[in-house]
Amino acid sequence: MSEKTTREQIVEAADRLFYRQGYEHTSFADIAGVVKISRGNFYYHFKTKDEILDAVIDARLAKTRQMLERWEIEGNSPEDRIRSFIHILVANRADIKRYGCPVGTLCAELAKLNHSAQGEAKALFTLFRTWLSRQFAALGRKADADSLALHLLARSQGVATLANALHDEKFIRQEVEEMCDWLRACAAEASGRKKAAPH
Amino acid sequence: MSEKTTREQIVEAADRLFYRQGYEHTSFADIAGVVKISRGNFYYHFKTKDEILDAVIDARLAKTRQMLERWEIEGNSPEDRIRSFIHILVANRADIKRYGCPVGTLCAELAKLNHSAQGEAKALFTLFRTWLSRQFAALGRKADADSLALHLLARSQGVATLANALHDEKFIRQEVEEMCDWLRACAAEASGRKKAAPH
DNA sequence: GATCGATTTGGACAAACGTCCTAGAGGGGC
DNA sequence: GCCCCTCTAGGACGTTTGTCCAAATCGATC
Repeated sequence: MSEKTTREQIVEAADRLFYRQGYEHTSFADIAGVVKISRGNFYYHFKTKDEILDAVIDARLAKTRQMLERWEIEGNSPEDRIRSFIHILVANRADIKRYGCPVGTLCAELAKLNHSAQGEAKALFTLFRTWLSRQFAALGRKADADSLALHLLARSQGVATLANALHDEKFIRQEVEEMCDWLRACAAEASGRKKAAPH
Repeated sequence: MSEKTTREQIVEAADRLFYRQGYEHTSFADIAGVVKISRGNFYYHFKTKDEILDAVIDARLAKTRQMLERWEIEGNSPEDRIRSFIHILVANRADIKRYGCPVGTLCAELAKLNHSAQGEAKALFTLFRTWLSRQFAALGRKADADSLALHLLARSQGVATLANALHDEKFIRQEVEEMCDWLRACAAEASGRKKAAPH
């Protein structure tokens, strides 16, 4: 245990706390309490709270990139890969019910704070967007790939927001099923087009 | 001008500020600055900040009820009424782009704060949910009316969250169009069922 | 064991926060 | 003129916040 550097521990604890309590509502004291260091020690590793936020977002970006690469390798077809994305809603349903989507709620909070890190947070969405877009293109929907990606992203966000607000896990399953149906229809339509208009 | 009571002015200013800056990030001083009263005067009208939040949510509930009643009267068909709901996304697109959905972002923030007013905020969603559910039932989709209502709510939330995060208004129009298509298909399916299995 | 850089500590600091109290202004009824 | 009630002003309070600093500790190197 605790082979990690103090800096890594701080970022890790901040990541979790920012997700559960929000960025503004999390204080240095909160993080220090988890990592078990003195409050003054922060200044050595991070000059400001914003720097911690930057580090947290960077960590999330890296983690997300890893996850997308894994899906890229593990998925046998574009449809399978997109399904991997849809299913994180189910896999994380307990957390989503309690704290919402980590990406969506962070972006929403930073927008209200008019925070300078909005752009970096937005990049988290962009990561998913371009990845999904590529998958839809590979699925045979090159023309509207980006629209489909955004559509799926929006639906996921909606499901997370509502599951969180209504404290309802069952709703997630229900909507995920519908999204999978929609994905199948997407793929079917694509292969249909290919038959109708080859070359 | 300024025929409103101080209390009403406070609630009104707080409502706007909570929406734009978030609840926690809005201070008594902020509200006092807008209403132009002394900070100490708050204590006469509201004992705590939570009381202001309650008043703001109550005001939003009343306003929402009014709006739903208006739609009920103005809309000629259930489909028209549901379309009214979908179109608030377009009507408020500028605010949504900057601050997100007033209901969704409030619920998300209160969830992170683990605030006691989560239930009241959730009631805002429930208002829309039951109203939409009733409309879908009137449309001939009695069996899955609540599911359809939740689905539409979720999609609206997703559109708002993404439009806010990506600072993209055009995306709203695009998704609204798709939602209207979906609504038409819903209505068509309902009338189709009626034909196929009357009585 | 002395030296030096890296790391950690505990506390100082001003500012901002929500809360609370006292004094008094304003206006209608006696 | 006086009283009473509603409303407001201004500031005190204790806490918490992010930031910052000086001193102490640790560990490797010579």
